[in-house]
Amino acid sequence: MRTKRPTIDDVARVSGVARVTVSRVLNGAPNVREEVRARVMQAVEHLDYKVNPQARGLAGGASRLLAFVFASDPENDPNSYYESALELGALRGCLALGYQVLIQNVPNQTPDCHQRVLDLITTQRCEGLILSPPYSDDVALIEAVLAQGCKVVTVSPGGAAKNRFDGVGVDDEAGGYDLTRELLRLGHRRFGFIAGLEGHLSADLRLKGFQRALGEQGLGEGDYAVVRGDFTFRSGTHLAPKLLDHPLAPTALVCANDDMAAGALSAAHARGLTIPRDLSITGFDDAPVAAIVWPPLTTVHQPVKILGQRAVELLIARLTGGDVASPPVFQQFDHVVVSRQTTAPA
Amino acid sequence: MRTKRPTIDDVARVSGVARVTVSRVLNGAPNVREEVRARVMQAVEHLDYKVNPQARGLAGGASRLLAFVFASDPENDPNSYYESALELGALRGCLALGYQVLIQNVPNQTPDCHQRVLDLITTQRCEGLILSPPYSDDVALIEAVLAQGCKVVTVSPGGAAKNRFDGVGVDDEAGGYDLTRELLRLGHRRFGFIAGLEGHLSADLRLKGFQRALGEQGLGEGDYAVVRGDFTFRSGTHLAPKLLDHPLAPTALVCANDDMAAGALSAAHARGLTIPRDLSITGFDDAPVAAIVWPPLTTVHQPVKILGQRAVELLIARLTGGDVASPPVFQQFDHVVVSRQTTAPA
DNA sequence: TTGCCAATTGGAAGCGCTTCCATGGAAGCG
DNA sequence: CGCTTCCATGGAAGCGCTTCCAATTGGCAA
Repeated sequence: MRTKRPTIDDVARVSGVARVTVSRVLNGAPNVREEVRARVMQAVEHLDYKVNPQARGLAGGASRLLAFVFASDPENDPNSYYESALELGALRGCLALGYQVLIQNVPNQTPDCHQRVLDLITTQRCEGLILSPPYSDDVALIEAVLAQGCKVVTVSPGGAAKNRFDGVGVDDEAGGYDLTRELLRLGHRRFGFIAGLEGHLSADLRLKGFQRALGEQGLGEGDYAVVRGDFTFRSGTHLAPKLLDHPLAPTALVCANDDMAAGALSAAHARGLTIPRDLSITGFDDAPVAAIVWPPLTTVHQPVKILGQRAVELLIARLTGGDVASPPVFQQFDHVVVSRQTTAPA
Repeated sequence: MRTKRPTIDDVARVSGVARVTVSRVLNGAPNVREEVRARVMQAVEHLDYKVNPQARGLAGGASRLLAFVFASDPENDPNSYYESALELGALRGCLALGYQVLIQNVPNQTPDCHQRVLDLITTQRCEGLILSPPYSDDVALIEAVLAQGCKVVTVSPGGAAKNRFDGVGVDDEAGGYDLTRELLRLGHRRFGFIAGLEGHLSADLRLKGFQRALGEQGLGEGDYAVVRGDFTFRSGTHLAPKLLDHPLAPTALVCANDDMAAGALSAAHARGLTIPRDLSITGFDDAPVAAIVWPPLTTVHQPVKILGQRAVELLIARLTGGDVASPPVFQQFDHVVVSRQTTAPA
């Protein structure tokens, strides 16, 4: 059975100091003699003492608990690379810093989703939230969270939130632009675009970048068709045919993420098209699936795992640093266009 | 800023009862008049009171915290469907039951991995652990955890652990058997088998089932070749050529999971083979990738998300139920052979 | 020497909850 | 009617920690 764990008082007794002093040592507080500090640490070692996070949280109000909030529908989407990778990064970021992160799946579009996020603060006593799209663009939600005294870092915000709150991400607009330039260079002039879900503003920036690149070549509304998917493989398979049947007869399909591009690829296969000879297809994210499909997908790489890790680090810095009111920081990472084998001259 | 949350004493004052009575109501204890219970609940509602889990944990020793332990190397494997799906199921299972689950990535093969798992109990005060392979087969670890008074549910144990501890999973041996029967029915007589990592006993059971099916047809050691991968797409791409170059010249490649099968498929494409005309390939798990690759993969479906959810439910039942010493339960779910388009007559 | 300040340490209070034990009243029984 | 038993409730203690404030020391300027 569980034997009783040593407490801070045991450590105090063994090392011959007061409980407060042990607490100071444990929390790295100043004004403790080096000799005493060493003695306490030795006792900690010897007793295999671990602080009780519950007690610490109760006394100090610091739960050292973060939450990573993502929106996938738990029924349909058991494996979005984007969220898994963010999560893994966040987990890794926490490891070294003594924080824990609660993974929270809060389906979007439900009337109580704001409340469920806010409940994380009151119910679980989370001190900081990492919000992935589309929550990272939900200014009202973010302000409500901040009003509770809980810190926030957004991942891939696309709209107003990008300038107003701490965040991490890549330049999605530039990513879309760079990728499209490549397609234009290959001679494509008629495009289909499979956009992402409404409200995912960073994904819409990819479309914006696409449009800017076209505009520079004198192409406009009449030269491309847009449909909206939900980031899943399935939606790619459904939507690609619509684009291919469009009177425009696009020679390239640009997709807001890799899963939909993989779906489009599959739909193209099913029609007997040879990729990239008959049609170019591009994705975004550089998820594992991009390398798995045949032929491997041309896409835009973004360092998703790093994003998750950096988000945690930023959050903890806000929590522990004294700079409570310093201006928000959006940390931007580089993207890279990865040309694989789904793109060829028109 | 964060306004002070109401405490149990506030609720007690508003509802005109003692603090203990509120505690009883909150915990569903017996011996409270219905009228009083209603009055307390009304005060809770009115004040928007939420129990402070830190305080509850400190006082009662119940953290209501579980941990889901998985082994992937965080550097290489950002997106194993199997673990993501288990996790999602576990998250969902917790939602309704008022528990929280900490996701813990503990790389296997490191000397301190046992200690890191045990630290979850002492450091985080987890009351129960969900162990996925290969930890679910690590009898020494499981016994050490149980010795600390922490409950365990294993996911897909394959060896001795299956009979000795609570667990969930499918009959992997039968899955391998059923799938192989199908291949034999199609006339295949020479096989390559891409097995999983050492120590993942449930994956080895798939090989056992494969061997049993062969044995029934009078086939044996001379009729198949086995290589070991690490469950990744990449390992499938590396290992498939070895099997294809084997003097046996197998007509079917059986893989211990879908990712490796997808890798094998990709390697086969790269050789110019037409699947399934020139070679049959099968996977296991029915991960999304099985439907994404071209042609879609014949595989064995197992309800991974349900496994995760059920694991949590079993764990919480152990934790809250009085049947502390009742015999271990292995809950087995049905598998289904899903015949898609990577299998054809030899 | 005296006074003052910084550095170091400890005592005490209390975070918000549960558990143990005591209390008073209603109900059951011979 | 006096006894035990059960139910409903409350008082008090205390879980293990941090924070506030007081006490003690030594160093250094006046």
